[in-house]
Amino acid sequence: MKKKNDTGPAPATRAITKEDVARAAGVSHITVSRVINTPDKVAPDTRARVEAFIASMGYIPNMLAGGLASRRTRIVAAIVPTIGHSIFAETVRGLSEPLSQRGYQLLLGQSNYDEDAETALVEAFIGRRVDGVVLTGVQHTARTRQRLKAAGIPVVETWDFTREPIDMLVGFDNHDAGRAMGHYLYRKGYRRMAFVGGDDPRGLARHAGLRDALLTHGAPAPVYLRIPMGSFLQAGREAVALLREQHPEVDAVFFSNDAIAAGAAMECLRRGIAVPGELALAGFANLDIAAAIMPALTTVQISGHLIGATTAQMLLARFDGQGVAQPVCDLGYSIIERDSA
Amino acid sequence: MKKKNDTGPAPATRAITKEDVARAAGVSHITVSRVINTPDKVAPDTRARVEAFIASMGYIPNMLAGGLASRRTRIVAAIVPTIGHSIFAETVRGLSEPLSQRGYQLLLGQSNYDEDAETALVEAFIGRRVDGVVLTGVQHTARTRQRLKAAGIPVVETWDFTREPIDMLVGFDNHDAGRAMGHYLYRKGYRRMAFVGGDDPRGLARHAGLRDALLTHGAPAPVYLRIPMGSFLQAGREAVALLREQHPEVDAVFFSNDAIAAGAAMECLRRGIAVPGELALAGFANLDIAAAIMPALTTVQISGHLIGATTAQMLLARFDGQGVAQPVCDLGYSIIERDSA
DNA sequence: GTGAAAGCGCTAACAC
DNA sequence: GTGTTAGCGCTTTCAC
Repeated sequence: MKKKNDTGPAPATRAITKEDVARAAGVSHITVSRVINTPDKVAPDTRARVEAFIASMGYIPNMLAGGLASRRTRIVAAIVPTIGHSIFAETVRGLSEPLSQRGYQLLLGQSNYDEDAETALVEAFIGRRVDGVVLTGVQHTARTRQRLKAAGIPVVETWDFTREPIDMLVGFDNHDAGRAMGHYLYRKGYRRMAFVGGDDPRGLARHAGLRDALLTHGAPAPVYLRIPMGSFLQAGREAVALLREQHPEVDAVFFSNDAIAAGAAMECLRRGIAVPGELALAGFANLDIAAAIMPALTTVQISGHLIGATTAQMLLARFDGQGVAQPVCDLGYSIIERDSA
Repeated sequence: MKKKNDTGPAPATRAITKEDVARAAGVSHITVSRVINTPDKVAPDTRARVEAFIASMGYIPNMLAGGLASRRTRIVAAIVPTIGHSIFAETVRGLSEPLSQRGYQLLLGQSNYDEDAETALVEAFIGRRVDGVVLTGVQHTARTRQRLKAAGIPVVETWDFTREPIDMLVGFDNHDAGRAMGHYLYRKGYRRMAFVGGDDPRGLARHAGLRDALLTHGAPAPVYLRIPMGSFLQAGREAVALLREQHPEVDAVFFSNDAIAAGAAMECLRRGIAVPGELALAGFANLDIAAAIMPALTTVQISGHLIGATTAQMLLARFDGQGVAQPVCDLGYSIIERDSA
């Protein structure tokens, strides 16, 4: 059955329009439009008849034309540093569900932790006249901010905190969270710490927070081990190797996320390094793996899913023309103590 | 700085149009259009002048209007069972990158393993006149197939195999892959096997393949343990508990994916169950965690990323009006032998 | 409750 | 190389 040199499905005969349905039902196209958009403004019997034709003719309204005329596309665009991370995936899910339930679709973009790539995506999305834009983080190019403001689209920044968002914000303070973990580890008796993470703004903030906490206590600043933003598990394993070799004095490590920490835990197991006895491990985000792995990971709890869900609610409220009481929503964080530190 | 009862950014003064730019540059709007779409058909100096105005005025073309007129939206829609799984996330990434490089954007939908939800998404996407649709799996409602065919849009089914795709296909045979693992485990000496997975069509096919292989050898059919499609790690841990209790005779388990298998491996470690000595574990998909965990997981290698990338290439070829030589692409699979089975 | 007219901002086809 | 004309399919506003 394999077709050779296929050129595609039959070139669809012109798609059915409101006009076609209207003609068949003996009404004007505007009535068809009303049946779809404001059914209660149409007489029950006309409505039933039109609906029957819509179904039987398989009519699907052209939202492109609708969007052009109404200036509302019912599309929300989201930009994440990378698809394919449990971390942001949960946020995307939390965003997608309430949105799709209300007839909105999600246009997804990936910035690869690159601000210029983000700007390009923002421009593309504005060109598509999306109804709202969701950004990861609070650090963006001047051009991104300016384009977004000029477009006048609702914007939600996520996963971080600032007092001066572009528009709305749903997140938590990464610096504070890092500091809290620093205090926790210090209280637990650890003195020579390391931080392992990428150099994205939020990871950097967590590191700075940890450092602040340690300096407050008069402890030495943490060793900073920068890893590439790729395979986190692998990076965690390599981090342990490197740390043992170059910084054997380190007694506790704070990882920028649980995936890296989990990789490290696996490597410790492999090498017979006692956790937390010889080396304490702390993660971030409270991903599934943090609780499942052995030893269970002490980590910073935040809710990626809730960030997405809250963002969706704010956006939806805006779309409905309601004011958003709290345009800046700090979801906070908390430390979950488990076995690894 | 927190604003109370915010009603949003300033209502943008009417967006700039091609007409505005054209007036400023002293040309007609069609010339502006050419500068953007077919720059080489415009005289170098007019072009430079127009480009300068585009930049200085911050003009962003309205792709909604463009799409309506040209009947090409440069949007590809993809439906995955769930966002937030390393498994499909890689496919989405593989899809997104080449597409976005060519100016296409990705509209993402989540079916939650529900065929009717998939149909609803397909209809919404057709309404948005997307240029292409990517589906997960080959099992769809009659209505999905019919809508898609009527729309005449390029469609790619993924992650499974059939000789009669809706249009194009990029995947592998789940049944064959399951059978291959069955033969492998049998050769390794295991006789009382179990399969742990959800009841999605692809998982079911892997199970059926395993079963076929075992029956061929005259071995007993595998115990089938159905788990919910949620937290895979957790499900894997529970599966081990349940298996030890209710099916202590089982000596090898084939999991529908590596995340479940990894959860099981963690639980074995916790309980002191020797892997593979007491219980052998085999996964599916060769996710990062399969190689990182201890013991390293024997698994079936397939490439989620390649599925996405290949799909993008096929779609792009179609968009360019080229025929696709091989509308059905079987990417195959292979067994990776590691330590767990 | 229903319809007619006017556009939304752009591209395709054809002129010059 | 550049401009003109005619839609793309829908919603909005205003009549009836």
